[in-house]
Amino acid sequence: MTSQPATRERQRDADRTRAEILEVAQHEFARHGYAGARVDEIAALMRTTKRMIYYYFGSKEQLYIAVLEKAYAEVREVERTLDVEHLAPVEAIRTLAELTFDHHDAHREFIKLVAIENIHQAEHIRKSEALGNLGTPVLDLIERILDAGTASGDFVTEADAIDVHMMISAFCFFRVANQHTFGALFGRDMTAPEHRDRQRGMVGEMIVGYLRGGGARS
Amino acid sequence: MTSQPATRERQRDADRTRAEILEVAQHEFARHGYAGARVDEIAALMRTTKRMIYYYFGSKEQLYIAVLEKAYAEVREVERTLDVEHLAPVEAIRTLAELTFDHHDAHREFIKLVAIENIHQAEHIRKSEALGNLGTPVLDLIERILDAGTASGDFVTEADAIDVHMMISAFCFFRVANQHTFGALFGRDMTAPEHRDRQRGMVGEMIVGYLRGGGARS
DNA sequence: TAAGTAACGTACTAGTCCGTACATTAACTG
DNA sequence: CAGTTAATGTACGGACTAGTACGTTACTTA
Repeated sequence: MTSQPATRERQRDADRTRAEILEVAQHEFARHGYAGARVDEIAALMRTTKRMIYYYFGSKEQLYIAVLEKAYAEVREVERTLDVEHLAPVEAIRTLAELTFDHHDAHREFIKLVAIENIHQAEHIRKSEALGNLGTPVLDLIERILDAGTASGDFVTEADAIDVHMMISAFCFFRVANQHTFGALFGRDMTAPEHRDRQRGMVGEMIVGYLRGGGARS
Repeated sequence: MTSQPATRERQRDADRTRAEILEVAQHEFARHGYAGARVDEIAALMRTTKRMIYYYFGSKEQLYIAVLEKAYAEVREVERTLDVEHLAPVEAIRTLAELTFDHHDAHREFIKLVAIENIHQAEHIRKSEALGNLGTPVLDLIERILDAGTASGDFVTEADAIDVHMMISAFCFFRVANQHTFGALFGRDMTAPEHRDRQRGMVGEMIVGYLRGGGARS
């Protein structure tokens, strides 16, 4: 009943408002897709109004792009802090795979946003100046691990860094992104701890098995 | 300018109309997602009217479910005709992986529908009587191949059929489903023939390398 | 061939949703 | 402290969109 101290009543804070809009918008877009997301619903879930969305972001589409940019920026930040190069090549790539697994497991909304963006043929990413053709730090890291592994003789398969990145990402992405159809069809909840732990081991074994050449023909 | 023979002018054909609606609807849903798809647009792309969509399917949602059911039915039909059990276990699983690859490569719209359905937490699949908890024929096939491989000593890794299915599907699904964001970020068109052919080989080597135990720790 | 029904077309409605015009208030600045 | 600007709130409009009421035409069958 008693009101807050006068200074905290309806205090103005552009950064905070902007940040809150982005956060709520990320939830809404991830939950309902771009077309399914409702600007009014985003507004309703905030302590401010729809007017502010347009004040700070201009349109639903620009808000969505801003959400994408923020989400990708966070991922890049994580990738930049990866530190596996002190390990031997085999352990390095296995650890990278497992950390990628953990990261995907922990960032479901980012994965949904990427899936949504792909449904729209990445048209919004292409519209974003911040996101176009930027690549990602892991690629260099993978490149170096592959070189080291080839030099040491641990890796037999000649592999391309982008391919390896895709192989790891595919596994980690799929089990989160497709958990619902998979669950509905096979009755297995892939997010359950026992499956998660086993699958975490699988990524590593898969990628190392591939690079060691265990699957080579004849 | 001259009109068709009288018998062909505005002939009635319930099956044909129904089928055409489903086909056009699949395009529209795959292209724009569930919420983004427009019933009016589907109608505009047909030689009949919106009224027919409601006449045959009742609602946008039921139409979408019907599209899903048809798409899944086609996939099951392909899976049912798979014939790799005359091969030795290693070649059998490799061939299965490569055929899965080809199938995903050839059925982009199905993949998009699955991605869309996952964004909506598979709520429509769960509503469908035809799709709930049906599993899929490949699982039994994989099961038998794994058993044969373990018995023959070709496979060392103890693997679960669903996990193996996921590993293969993840790779095949991802490179199609995420081609747009991947392309935008890395500037690589994964659907280009040279990449496709190399990646087709990768699935096989990956899965065989994993099952042979080439990635086992220490 | 007459009657009945399945298939199809037109025109409209009720509601939703993005975006904005206009008013207001808090904070800063000289 | 007066003036200015940045930040916020309210109320509304115009376009779009799923769904329907109502009417019509082709085909079947007795």
